[in-house]
Amino acid sequence: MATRMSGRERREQILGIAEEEFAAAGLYGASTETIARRAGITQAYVFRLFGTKKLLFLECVDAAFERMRLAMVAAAGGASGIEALTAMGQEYNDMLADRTTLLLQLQGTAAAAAGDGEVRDAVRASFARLWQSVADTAQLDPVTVKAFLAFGMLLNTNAALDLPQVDEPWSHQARTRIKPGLFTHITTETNR
Amino acid sequence: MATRMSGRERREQILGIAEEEFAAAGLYGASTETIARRAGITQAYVFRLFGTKKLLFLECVDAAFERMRLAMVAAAGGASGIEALTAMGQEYNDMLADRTTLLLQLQGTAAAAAGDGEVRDAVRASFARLWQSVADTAQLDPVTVKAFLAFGMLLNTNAALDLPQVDEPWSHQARTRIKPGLFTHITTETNR
DNA sequence: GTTAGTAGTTACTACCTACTAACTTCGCCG
DNA sequence: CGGCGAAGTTAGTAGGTAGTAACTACTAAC
Repeated sequence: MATRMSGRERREQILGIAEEEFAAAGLYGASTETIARRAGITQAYVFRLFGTKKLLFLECVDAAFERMRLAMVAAAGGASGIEALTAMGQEYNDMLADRTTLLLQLQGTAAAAAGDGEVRDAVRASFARLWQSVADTAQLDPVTVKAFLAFGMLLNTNAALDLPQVDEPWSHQARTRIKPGLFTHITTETNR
Repeated sequence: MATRMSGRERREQILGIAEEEFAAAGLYGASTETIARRAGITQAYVFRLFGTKKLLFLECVDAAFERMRLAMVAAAGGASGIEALTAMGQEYNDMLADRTTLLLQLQGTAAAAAGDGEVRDAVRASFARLWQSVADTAQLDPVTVKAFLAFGMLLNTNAALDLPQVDEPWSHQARTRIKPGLFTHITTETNR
């Protein structure tokens, strides 16, 4: 018989499992039944705690974006400019190991397209926060920030396709890190 | 009473509708019933023509990637180097109007994560073809190609979030075109 | 030891899902 | 006209879905 948990513990446990499920299968692909079974509880109780599948999903996606955002800010550690961007790039690369976080961002974005508005607004807001934080931290021009985030989106794609498992020339190219200093050139060029 | 179509006509009609549905809702979010009803036929006939929902989906995704790939190659029009990349960038931008194509790429990628292998392999292959074509056409170094495609992924995200409808500073930044020449700097820097 | 609140379940509804097999109707060709 | 192949339907199966309401069991406080 399963031991009882406090409400907060249970919530966090379910969130962890739900993140994995949603990351792997998306909003519609994942099932609350599976999440509940993995947590060792009844599906009905999941609804009691989170109200709706969509709300649970949004909470997971939001957490993923927030995790990423905080990791970026923390990596910069008070620095700004190209130095901050370099540190954030390094951090993003380290997060490749955490496929769940990357995939959740992708699944959230994909679900936003299906969007009943509620989902789209929530994901937009999460994305906006991430964008703002990177911009505020780096304090570089918009185009540089855009370039940085564009590479991030490519890494999300890599995670989805599980490119590290593919041993072909193009996949290696997709995975090579670019030198941190490269962003600077875009910056200087655009600012004049 | 609905007019009869030739097999090929019907196939193409269904593919067109299915692309819209899958682009909007993804592999699991879209329903064959809806697709069939929109085409004015029975759902059973969809299965007769395409065998399985997954196969229909993959055919749509593949078509989207292929459309993009051919558009890139055509835009370059025999040119190579930074000139080709500029033309392709222009073309990619023009394709922003075609949300269906962009979203299908995203939905394909998201579905690949759920991947029963079959989906993942197919999407990987489509992505590889696109990557190869851009690389072969531009004939520039890998990092430049990577940068180009990274911006493409960001545009897919923009499409999903429908950023053109958002009137905020960050969303405008996300949508500003970068000057075509900027990629060159990345190139020269990396090649030495 | 009773009460109160919270963790959790049972049992269910109403519906949608992909997918199948067997049947029907149309339109063209000899 | 007759027939034949292709276009399309009817009617179903088997199973999964999110979501709900009403109940139970545990635990901590008084």
